[in-house]
Amino acid sequence: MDVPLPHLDRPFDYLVPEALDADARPGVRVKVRFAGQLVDGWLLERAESSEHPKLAYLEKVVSPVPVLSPEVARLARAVADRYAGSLADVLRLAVPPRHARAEKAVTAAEASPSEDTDADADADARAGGRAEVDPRGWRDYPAGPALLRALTDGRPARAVWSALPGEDWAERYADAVAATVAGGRGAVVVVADARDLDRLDAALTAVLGTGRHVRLTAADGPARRYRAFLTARTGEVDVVIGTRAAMFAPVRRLGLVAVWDDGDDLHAEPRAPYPHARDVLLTRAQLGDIAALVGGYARTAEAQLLVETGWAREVVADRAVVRARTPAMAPTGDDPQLARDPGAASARLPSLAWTTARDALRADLPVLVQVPRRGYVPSVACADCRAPARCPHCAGPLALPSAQGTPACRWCGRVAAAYACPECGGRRLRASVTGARRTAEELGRAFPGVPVRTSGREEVLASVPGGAGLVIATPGAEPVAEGGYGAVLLLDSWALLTRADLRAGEEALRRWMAAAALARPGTAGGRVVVVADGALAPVQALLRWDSAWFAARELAERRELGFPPAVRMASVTGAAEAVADLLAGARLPGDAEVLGPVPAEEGRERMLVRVPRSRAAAMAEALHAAAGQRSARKAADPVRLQVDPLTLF
DNA sequence: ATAATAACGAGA
DNA sequence: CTCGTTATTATC
Repeated sequence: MDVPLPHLDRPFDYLVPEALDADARPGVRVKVRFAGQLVDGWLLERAESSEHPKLAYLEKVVSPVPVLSPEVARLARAVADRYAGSLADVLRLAVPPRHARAEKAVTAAEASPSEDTDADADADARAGGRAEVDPRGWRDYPAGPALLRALTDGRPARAVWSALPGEDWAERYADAVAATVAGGRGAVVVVADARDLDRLDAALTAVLGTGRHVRLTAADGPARRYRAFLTARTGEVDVVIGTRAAMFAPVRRLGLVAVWDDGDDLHAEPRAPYPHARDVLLTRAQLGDIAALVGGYARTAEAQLLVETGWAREVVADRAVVRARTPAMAPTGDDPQLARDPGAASARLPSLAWTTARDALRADLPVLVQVPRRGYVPSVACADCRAPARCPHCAGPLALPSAQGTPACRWCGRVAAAYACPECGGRRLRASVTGARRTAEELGRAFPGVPVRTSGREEVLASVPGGAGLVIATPGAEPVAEGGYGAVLLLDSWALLTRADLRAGEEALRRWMAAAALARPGTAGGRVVVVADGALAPVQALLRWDSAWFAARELAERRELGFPPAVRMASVTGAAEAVADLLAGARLPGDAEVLGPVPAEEGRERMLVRVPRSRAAAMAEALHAAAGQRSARKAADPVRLQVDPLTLF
């Protein structure tokens, strides 16, 4: 029943009229009369009899296409249960809105040929016609070739992959998909954004050719999205790639689910019940004896947990290989040479960053500069004369960690406690924004005659040519450089590390590694400069290219503090009375802790519920039931339930 | 929204 | 004790 009320989150029985008997198959959308009005619903299964005394008739079958596959129906129920949500909410995410014209086009084209290709694929698989797939770059990882063999053999291997710097991850994912397809099974691959999707698409086309896979992403618009969904549902293709909209894609004989860069917060669905692509895919793997691949340059604490519990095996390169591939890395913070280096002063860059960039440009190599996202952390200016506030020490831009915080330098991290404006002597500061464009101008002036490109929110570059040039990019928008960058400067460490967030360190490392991975290896002249204190753990992990070490450290710390993923948490957000009401009615497991309240946006408050992982299901059930009680008595003010919320504070 | 069902209180 | 009215609750 497609109603969002938690207390109606269960199946209802209806009689099927003679006329609808043929079309009323499991998985079709239907309309039924419910409480006097017509509502949308899903036909989950046909049954001979019902417990219910007086049944109404099914009103209508919206379309005879059974868009909800049994596998996805089961998955959706499991996801709803995990996230304390309703099946209807999950199905809204899992099955895109119907587009009649797209449906007509696909079903017409589909009329006969699909059955043949299925038969062929099955025959291939049965005949043992499983062409071994060349492991190519997977040979750099000792467990890599075995992973591909497992995929071809149809075994449910589970891997957490830490990609080497410079790795063509899209090509590796294409190999993994090809190995799965060679074994007669299908695959679902989820990436964070359109740029990653384009890259994966190209790599898959190179390996599988055209017509074997389909892109599924909300950005393509309703018609194309529904069309892609149907191509997968009808079995015309058995490989689906996409952004998180693809995590529920129906794929026949699914053999592999994969996610790239699972630390990217775009993988978290912003609509109820807020499922995370990684966890949906892992649930899917768990339910169906399906292989799973979780990969990234950096490893999340969640992925580390999979490794430590033995659920998945890690696929990592030997240290010798890591050393050979890693660019030369150096931290720089304290910088006594700055004042005596006129070039550096003009660019307002720490001198190590400046000389590293200069050397790369002289060697006719491109330089990548990672700067904070515009508006991400506002820098500050004098409240009186509007002159930008500069660090008295290194002339870097100052920024305010919060409205009342002490300003600190974004480049060297020094706190400027007693700031006085050098122009007018003013002591009050106001927030302003220095974005990528401004940084680009400043750097362009420091290196005259060098082409400067920017890649950020408005325009994201996929790649840049190999010669000397400056590329200013915000995190996540770094273009790939032909042949790799000669130098990568990471200037946003202040903005990343001072965030009041559980994942600040992990997120900083993830972004740095994503940028550093685009540099040439040290042996080929690639250098990375991170403007941060080299003693900090995320900086250490970057310098050693060892995110597994950092993830283990992070997970240990979260165990200590009782934070996810070591425990399961849920947040309950809403008006104070509503939150209290819901929690009072929830029969939480005995060992549940209720924390809070913490103030949330405008007049609402937030409580956190914490349980050991073994009680996760019980907690979700209790919260869902309590929400049901509230909705049943039509409690007015809404309460938002979020299991594993992305941010805790 | 609306119909059933339970709960309640007044009058016979 | 019964009937009519009103709160409650389930909704095939």
